[in-house]
Amino acid sequence: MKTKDRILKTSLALFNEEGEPNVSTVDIASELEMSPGNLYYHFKGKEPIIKSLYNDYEVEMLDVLSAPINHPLRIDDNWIYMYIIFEEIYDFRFFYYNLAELLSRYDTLSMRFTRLVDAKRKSMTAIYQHLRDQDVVVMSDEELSVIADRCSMMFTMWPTWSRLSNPNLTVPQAIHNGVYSIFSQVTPFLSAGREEFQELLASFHAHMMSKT
Amino acid sequence: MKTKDRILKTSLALFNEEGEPNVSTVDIASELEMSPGNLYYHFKGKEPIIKSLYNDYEVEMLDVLSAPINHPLRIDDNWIYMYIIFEEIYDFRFFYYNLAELLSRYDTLSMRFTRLVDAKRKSMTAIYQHLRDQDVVVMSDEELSVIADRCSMMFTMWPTWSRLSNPNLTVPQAIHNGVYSIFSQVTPFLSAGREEFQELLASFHAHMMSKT
DNA sequence: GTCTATATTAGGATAGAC
DNA sequence: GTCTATCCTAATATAGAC
Repeated sequence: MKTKDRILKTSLALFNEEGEPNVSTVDIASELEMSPGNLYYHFKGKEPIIKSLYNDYEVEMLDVLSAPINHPLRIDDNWIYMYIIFEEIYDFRFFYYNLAELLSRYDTLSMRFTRLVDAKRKSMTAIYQHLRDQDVVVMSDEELSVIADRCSMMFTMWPTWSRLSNPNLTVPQAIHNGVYSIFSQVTPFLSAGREEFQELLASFHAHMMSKT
Repeated sequence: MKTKDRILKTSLALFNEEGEPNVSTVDIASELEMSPGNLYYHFKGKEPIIKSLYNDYEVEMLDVLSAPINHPLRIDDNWIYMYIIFEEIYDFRFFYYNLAELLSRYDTLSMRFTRLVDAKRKSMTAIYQHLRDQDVVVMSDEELSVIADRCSMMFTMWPTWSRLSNPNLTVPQAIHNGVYSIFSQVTPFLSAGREEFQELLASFHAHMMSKT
């Protein structure tokens, strides 16, 4: 692996593990058993490293979100789809743990991040619209928009919230809880079988949790 | 006002305005037109200042939450109640903008903060239970618990989320949006008049927003 | 209580040899 | 590309005069 890539990889791991503010350029270099001078040869500091990591994140997330989906009605397909979105988020979770700080420090990222949040909202809107078209749920346009907003909030805030309220979960467990949280918003709008669906969802959730 | 209090007051204002990581002891001292040495006479650094501010927050929030409420069914009474909770949160919003960082840096605060989040969840549970007792809403225990969880998440994550998605709102506007967001979760569970309620809620929200 | 002056440290950053 | 050595700066912190 190229040195540049090794630096990015190690930085990401340290940021996720220790929190970005607690990791200095020296920490990164010494984790790689490399001199700080050498690190500075490849990146002029933390800023370009973080920006480069953000580029990776953006590319991968746009890729995930733009993947052609035929929005199935089956629980497990939708589950997987949201799981994958969260997985991408969790790969770069250091960013989410310090959102306000990082976005204000590197203000070009702010717009780009907002665009990604928006793309997630659109994706959720499409899923709910599909469910409505198939008469699986009954909801007004306003309700649908409120739900989609809440979904994008959950995607964005979940890592911080989850770590706060359940610090001991593994990453996959935290993600499954997030998916469940997002998914269970649909229950009250089901045209029929509300209780059965909720039970199905809960047991599916339990099943996924136990596997991780 | 005692110097100690002036320091606390100014620190809080600067933290909220600039973000805690961007404010140094020198910044605080110079804003107060006082020498850093003098500031250090009163507080040994940022850490005791932040802890002292947290004490204030905790006292006031417990006070708000333990106030005897008779959980009315009227929109405006519940609205005010949630508004007040948010107002307290917003008074110390610097804390919320950097939650993950601050709680890990001062780990004694972590437990205390969790306790407060818990108290908010309990308070929301009580409100929803009251609505259910009066047959205003129909929901299972599981649904009620999911909603209460979501409410406490919203209280906790709202400042960060709101600033991210709507950076130009005033604080009162951001709070009204938060209350609306929390409140509108009840709509799908209403036993009757779902549409009317949603409209009433929306117009009430619009009214409150316009006043600020 | 408040000041000035100064020490300490950590993190960010570069020059120059190899 | 990589190292060592060194510098700069901002932030924290303390000593001692007034």
